[in-house]
Amino acid sequence: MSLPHAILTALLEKPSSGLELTRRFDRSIGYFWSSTHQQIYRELGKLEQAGRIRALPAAVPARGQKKEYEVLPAGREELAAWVALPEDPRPVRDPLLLRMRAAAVVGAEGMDAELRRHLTLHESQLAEYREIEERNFTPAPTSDEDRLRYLVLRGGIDLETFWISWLTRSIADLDG
Amino acid sequence: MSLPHAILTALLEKPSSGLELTRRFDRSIGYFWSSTHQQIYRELGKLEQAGRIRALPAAVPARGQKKEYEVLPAGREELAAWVALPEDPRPVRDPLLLRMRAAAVVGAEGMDAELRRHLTLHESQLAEYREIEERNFTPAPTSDEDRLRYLVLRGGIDLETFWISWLTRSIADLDG
DNA sequence: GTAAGCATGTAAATAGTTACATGATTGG
DNA sequence: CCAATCATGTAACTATTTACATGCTTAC
Repeated sequence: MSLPHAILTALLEKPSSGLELTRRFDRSIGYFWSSTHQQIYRELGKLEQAGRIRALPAAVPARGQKKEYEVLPAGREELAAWVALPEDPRPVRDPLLLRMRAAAVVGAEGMDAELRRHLTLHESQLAEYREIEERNFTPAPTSDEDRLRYLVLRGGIDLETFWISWLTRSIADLDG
Repeated sequence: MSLPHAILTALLEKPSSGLELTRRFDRSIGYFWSSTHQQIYRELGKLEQAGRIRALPAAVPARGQKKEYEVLPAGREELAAWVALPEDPRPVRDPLLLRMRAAAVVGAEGMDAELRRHLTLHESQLAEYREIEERNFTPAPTSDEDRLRYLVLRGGIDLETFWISWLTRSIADLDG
């Protein structure tokens, strides 16, 4: 049940319309909790009905018309409660690792090219994170808020670094 | 659409009943594609109906009776085709990183304890992987199949190592 | 006035989770 | 016989994805 909380977080950072949220999910928040516009619109509807957010008065409630939302106190409380809740790490579900394991049984035809392809994808994702780091967290942040945000970004950087080094090792290993 | 392929892989490694598969998903295959027995039974039914697997003749088709499955040629072909197919990495969806980002907005109450809790979880998962490494891949494997399986396990080891180092850094950073 | 793109949505299908139901086997 | 455990399954719900529908705004 993380999507509503991802949306609340994004809206607290800045009130937005559905499409703006979708854009931001493609960039920042979505790096750690991805979503599509369909899911977002549906969830916005539910959150509004539950009294956690509301449409800004200016907005005309018509189709095709932009509609901006802001978080209500109940929404902020809900989010704070969720943050304090313990939650175990999700079990891993990774198609590439699974395919490699399947390849051990039916043959690794094409694996090498696929690993190289993933390598470039992860390299470009890492470059994107590095740019954000340069732009927003250099020099190192001092406020508590920004230190937390920087740690999240470090998570992304370290995760991509893990993939790059694992892929590099695997490619070398299969070549040899 | 990875679950059926995870099941085909597991059944090729060793024909099994639904419950045996469930057990194996709790240990080996499930480290990279987790699942529950409900999903597994449902998927076994579909795979059987699609002619990719079949129940071993010995099995009585009654409730409460053990029913073993083996993979048919069509199932092996299906799996080989899937392995050769390109598939992009999944977008990340991690509740802990998301909660940390939310904490930047509503306050990091309780974050420290939660990070420490995750640290011990990841440490124990790493220890489990290390045991498997010791047991099955020491000395280093020489066959192609086992080299692939070892790379998959290395993926798990490196992933846990990433989490441990990120969590350790984050805990230190929030303390300071 | 019409095409391109902005903006919000609906519908249907698939995937995954949670809770419960039912029968078989074995040890006391 | 009764409890525990093995074993298979159903039902209902929630989450996610994919495909499509509709109205508005702006630039030509």
